[in-house]
Amino acid sequence: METRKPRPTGRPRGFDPDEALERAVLVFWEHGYEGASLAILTEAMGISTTSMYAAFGNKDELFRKALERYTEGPSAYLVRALDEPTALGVATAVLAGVVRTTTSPTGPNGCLGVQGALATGESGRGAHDLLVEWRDSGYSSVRERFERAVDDGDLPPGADPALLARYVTSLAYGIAVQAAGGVGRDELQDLADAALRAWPPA
Amino acid sequence: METRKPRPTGRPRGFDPDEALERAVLVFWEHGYEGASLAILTEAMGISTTSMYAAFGNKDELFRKALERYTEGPSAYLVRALDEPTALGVATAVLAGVVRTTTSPTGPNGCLGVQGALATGESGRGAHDLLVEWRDSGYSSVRERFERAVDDGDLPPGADPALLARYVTSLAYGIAVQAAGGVGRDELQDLADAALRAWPPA
DNA sequence: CGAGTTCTGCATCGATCACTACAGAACTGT
DNA sequence: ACAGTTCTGTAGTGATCGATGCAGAACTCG
Repeated sequence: METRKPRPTGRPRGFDPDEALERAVLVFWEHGYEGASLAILTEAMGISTTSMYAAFGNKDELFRKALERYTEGPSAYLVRALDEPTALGVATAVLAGVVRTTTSPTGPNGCLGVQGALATGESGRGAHDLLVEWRDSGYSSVRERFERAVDDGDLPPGADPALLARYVTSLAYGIAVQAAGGVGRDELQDLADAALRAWPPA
Repeated sequence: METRKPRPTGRPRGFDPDEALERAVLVFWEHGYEGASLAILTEAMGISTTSMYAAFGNKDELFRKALERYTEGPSAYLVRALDEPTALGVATAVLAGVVRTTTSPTGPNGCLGVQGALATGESGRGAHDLLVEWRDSGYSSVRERFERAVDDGDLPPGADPALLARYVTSLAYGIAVQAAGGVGRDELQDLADAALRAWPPA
């Protein structure tokens, strides 16, 4: 149970893998998988390519781990939003989280899960497919939450959870695209508010 | 006035620049600016790199011309939609056009203006900025159309044209992202229908 | 101390990147 | 036929891509 004494043999690491990974998240977030070269990645991480390969495997693995970190960090608003008591609360929290994260002054504009590898060449196919799964996972969790809302009577019996989830995720990804283009936070939040003023939309 | 007799001196071109450009559109559309290498571009265009540079300048210029062609071709639904008599008609036509184009069986999934260069490295900055302008131009034309709709009394006096345009474009870009991930045409069209069932949303 | 293990820095790998120099082919007008 | 012009194919350019080999540094254990 004593996690404070790993005591590994051999030369200890000269850097903090967690911090290096967070730097990598920012680079992938800003430049995308293909646009983030090993040179700028390792420079931002403060380590050599040798250390990066030893610690993370390769560029694909680094991206995969960066996406996990992104999901637990900047994108953690999603799982928190699912705990909202009502479907409208979930939708509101999701969109508010997207707006806040994609327009944060302390991070890159946009969403890593959208702009990280939306269209790529052959070398980026792994990252592309990974992000397709990531977005589909986000959609599915919202849809399942809305299914529960129908069961709970929170949403009317005729409501279509899949359609509603598609509505919320479409707005979310649309907001992310516009944020990537420099559209401001207030304007996007106004949009999110207006889009949910009539709920549910079907 | 006789445009049929250009009669240029020197060796004539061995390819059709229009057709080559359309092939380039498809490659940029599918792989994005950075993911579309000169090798696969010229292979798809059926010409050598020398001919490409002689005819189009460089990769940036080729992308710029490909985007123009895309705007006049697959994305021409936008300008047509602006001619619809009502704001709701405009919004409906825009979203229907996006759904159709981004899920066409005969072309790549998604939208070139979104996935062509959403996040790039240094070399893709030109393409990135160009697409930001392109999307902003699309937003602006919709907003101006909605301003006219307010003046015409088609939209209520209290309606916010900028907000409504942001709503439509966000849905459009969100649809494009989902289409890029393989979401089907029918599902996205259902979403578009539902999103416009309560109009205007504010 | 020395053996064993792991990490780091340097140099570099072949492949691919966007791009071009050059020579000859294919056309024009005279 | 000949000069002038333009396009095409070959064969590259230096730079950068992701990824490694290797020697030595830095640690633990005996």
